[in-house]
This record gives sequence, structure tokens and C-alpha cells, in this order.
Amino acid sequence: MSNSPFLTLSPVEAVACCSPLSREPLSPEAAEGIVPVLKALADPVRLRLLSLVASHEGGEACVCDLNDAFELSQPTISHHLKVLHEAGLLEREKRGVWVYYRSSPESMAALAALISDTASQTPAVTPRR
Amino acid sequence: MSNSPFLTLSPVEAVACCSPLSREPLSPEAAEGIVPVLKALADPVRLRLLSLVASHEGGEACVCDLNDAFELSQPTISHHLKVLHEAGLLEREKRGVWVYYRSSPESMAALAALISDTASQTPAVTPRR
DNA sequence: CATCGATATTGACAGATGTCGATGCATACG
DNA sequence: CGTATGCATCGACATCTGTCAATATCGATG
Repeated sequence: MSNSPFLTLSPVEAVACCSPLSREPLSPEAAEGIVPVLKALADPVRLRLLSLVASHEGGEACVCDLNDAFELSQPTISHHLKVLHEAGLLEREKRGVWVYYRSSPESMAALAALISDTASQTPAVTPRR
Repeated sequence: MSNSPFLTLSPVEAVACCSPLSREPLSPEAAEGIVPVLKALADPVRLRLLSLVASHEGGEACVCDLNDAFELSQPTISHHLKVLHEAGLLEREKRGVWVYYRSSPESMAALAALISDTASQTPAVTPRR
């Protein structure tokens, strides 16, 4: 695999197609692909946002509720939600005037498997079309 | 417990003592305690360093070997190793002139459990087939 | 002791990131 | 229509972060 398949992958896809960290040395390209997801998580506000959404009933929450949970400006919360969304950790759905964000358990599971693959074997890098 | 127990905890301890993200909303203090570990991971060089050490035989590697794996200055690698060490993701041991870093599977497992406590139960994200 | 080799620390600097106020853009409702 | 509300985008700013060259430290060895 000479040319990186990671350039065409979304962050979560890059995570899902890697073998676990402790299995073999991560390639530079794979690392670059995965890092956006970890960066998205590596902020206290975003971590709480993700937890709020994921632990909310139905695994989703309205932006208006999320705003109220922080003492931060609305644009700031909107910014953080965008980062989580672009990393593939939150899905977005507009219903009327409101916007709902939904957590993605598959993405979280893929990330967890990358960090510590104790039980299941993740499939090695499988090119998709 | 109104006063934060997280101030006295090392990053990995903060990770280990939290219920999973999707179980209940993360408290601001818990988030602050966990974030250093995620920040440590959220860099391509550090992610590769961790993977190199973890996948190396015996789960440990000498700094001299790690330096050679990157086209970065020695102080830069030393800096990144320090960050990983202070986050509790790598352990340090000096043997003679050389320094060895060892990965901490428990820390990684704790982090994986925080992100997705179903990681070991769900058939890890499988590609469509 | 003098020196060398392996790591760590320091100081400086450019670029990335979190935050805000102001503004834009839809959609709902009189 | 016009207006109100929910959310996103923009521009600006201060702070944080990754990187390097220079230097310090510490153990081994002659």
C-alpha cells in the first residue's frame, strides 16, 4: 500500500480501518487520519457535550438544551458541536427550527477498539470502494 | 461529594474512576481530569510513539530507537515522550545510559472503557459484507 | 579527571485553538 | 409582509502547542 488510502477517508473511517495501536506501528498517514477524532475529544467542553448527548434519552439532544448546560456563548457551543460532527462523533439532524445531535456508538466503539483491543479483532485495513 | 476528587488524581486515575461517557453526563471536574490523557493522544507523533512502544516486543522501547523512527529533533521526541509519560500512558525506566519507555495496557483499557464500555461486547465495527 | 554519548531542559517563535460579539440565515408565527 | 427565535458563520483576539537550536545533566569509559 504505497499511496495513502487515508486521504479519502473521513476521520471515523480512518479509525475504523486501523489495526489496534499495540498490534503494529501506526503509519504516519494512519496517524494523521486518526488524530482529528482524538483532537475532537481532547477538550473538556466537547467531552461533556458528547457525554451529554450520548447519555441523553434516545442518544440525542437538542442544541438549545446543550447551550443551557454551559456558561459559554452560543457560538462557542455551536463551534464545538461542529468539531464533533466533522470528526464523525456526532450526527446532525434538523427538525423544524431545532437541530438535534445524535451520538454514534459505532464510532466510539471503533475508537475504543483502536486504543485497546483486548477482545475482538478489528479487521485490518480493508480498502473500500 | 461536592468538592472535586479529581484535583488529586493523575490523569489516568481520573480516567479509571469515571463511568463511561454514554452512561451519565460527565461532570466539569471529571472532564478536566480526563482531557490531559486525550490531549496526549491527540498528536500524530505521540500516537505513533505510543504505537511503536506498545507494539514493540516486551511492550517497551529505547529512546534511541524511537528517535530514529522520526525525522524530528531529539528534543522534540523527548518532549512528546514526556507528555505521554505525564499523562500516564507510558512508564519510564532508566537502565544505564539508556531510557526505556513501557506502555501501560491498563491505562489504555481504562480509556477505551470510558469511551465505549461496550467495546468488548459489541462485535467491533465491521465493514459491510 | 576529561571526555563522550544518551536524554532532558530551556528559551524562542510560528502556527493552531478556544472564546467572544456581531452578523447572517433559515423557519415559524402574527 | 414584518418580526421573533434557533442556530451557524465570520473576524478578532489571547492563549496554547509543536518545533528547533543551544545547553545542561548524568552515566560510562579511557
